[in-house]
Amino acid sequence: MSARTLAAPAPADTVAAAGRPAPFGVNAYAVLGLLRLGARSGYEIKRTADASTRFFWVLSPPQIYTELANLERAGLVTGRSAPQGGRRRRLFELTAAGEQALVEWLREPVALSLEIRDMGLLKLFFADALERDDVLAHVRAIRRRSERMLEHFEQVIVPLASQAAEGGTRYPLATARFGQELHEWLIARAGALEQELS
Amino acid sequence: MSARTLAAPAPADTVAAAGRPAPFGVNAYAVLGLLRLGARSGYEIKRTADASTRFFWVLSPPQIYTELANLERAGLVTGRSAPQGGRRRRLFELTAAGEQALVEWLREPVALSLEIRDMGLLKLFFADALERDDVLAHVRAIRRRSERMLEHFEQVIVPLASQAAEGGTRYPLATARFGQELHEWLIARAGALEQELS
DNA sequence: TAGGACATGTAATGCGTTACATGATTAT
DNA sequence: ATAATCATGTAACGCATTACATGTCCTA
Repeated sequence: MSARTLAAPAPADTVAAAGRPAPFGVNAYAVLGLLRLGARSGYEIKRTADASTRFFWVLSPPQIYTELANLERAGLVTGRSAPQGGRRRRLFELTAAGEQALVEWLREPVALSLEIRDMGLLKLFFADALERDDVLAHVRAIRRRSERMLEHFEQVIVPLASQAAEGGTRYPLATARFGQELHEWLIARAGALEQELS
Repeated sequence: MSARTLAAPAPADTVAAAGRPAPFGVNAYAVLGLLRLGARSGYEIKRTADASTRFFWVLSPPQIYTELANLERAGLVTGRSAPQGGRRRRLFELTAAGEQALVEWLREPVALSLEIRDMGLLKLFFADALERDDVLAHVRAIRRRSERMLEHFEQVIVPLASQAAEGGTRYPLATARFGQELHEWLIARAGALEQELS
């Protein structure tokens, strides 16, 4: 197969911004949103994100603290010092402007970026360099990966989101179910591929 | 809802490396694999990637050229100058060591990373801050995004991969079908969510 | 009473993207 | 003959991750 065999005539653009150039990146709004759901310190934001948004939007601590600083400078959040014992700590909350900025961003009908980085599919793509048995083992690994994820969704993510739903915050649960079912689908799809290969 | 409501007791690790520390990142192997499939210059690698791997593994030009330089220094590829007119150009091919490194990496049973960055699900997660109609509009936008992607898969990606399959390179097609059906599932799932909300 | 896990945050580094540059080819 | 697009590549910048630092609480 030559490179041209796989080369597209006109590569399509998946993502394009619209409207005025957003002053903040998506991470800033993720932080705003998590604050709105009740997280107060950078660490609480990290904990909350790890148990929810992390599976479709990664936020690492340095990003969180960077965004908090930016947002504070811009007046979208206010922070106050609230040390515990000798350990410094800062608690933040949304300002009215912050709440408004979040809602505006949520409603903004901008193209929704979707990026997937999947080592499983990448290796599958190159699997012509392998023996059939190695390919099978690999597809099984893809399936097991989603099986582990599904377990985590069922035992941790969905229960926590259910609790939130009882308090009236419903969409974390809708999102968690979406993720859960996605992995159910991935398991089934990988299983089908295993069948084909057998 | 407090932050604790959503916070997990013990955040699970999705990705862990095993075995010796890999001397190259995944991008390097992606470049090796694309060279093996027939791409010769950095630009051809870019073209091929844009029409295939890009939907589950993004590779931008600077990454490609960086990796080519690394791989050449390590002896996994060899490059020769092949200018066209006054325009410089370098053509690369795998060395035996490069072919071997690629196959070893493909067989290596290391944890398969999977990262998703989905603005659609992120906004859905925060949708409690919105009116029902705005949420509906947003879910529709998620569905339409996958509808556009599906169209691209059907009209471009799958046909190109089919051509490659006729030449005996089968797994790009398996991968493309996987991606295609993923978007079919996403369309259905988003549609179901729209129903729920109506 | 010391070792580990929790809580909170930052510095340094490196990976990736945006924007640019330059020559060739095609269209009008 | 000029603009647009294709082809090829690089420099500069910024975002993100890895690794670290520091204090506190629990527990054996």
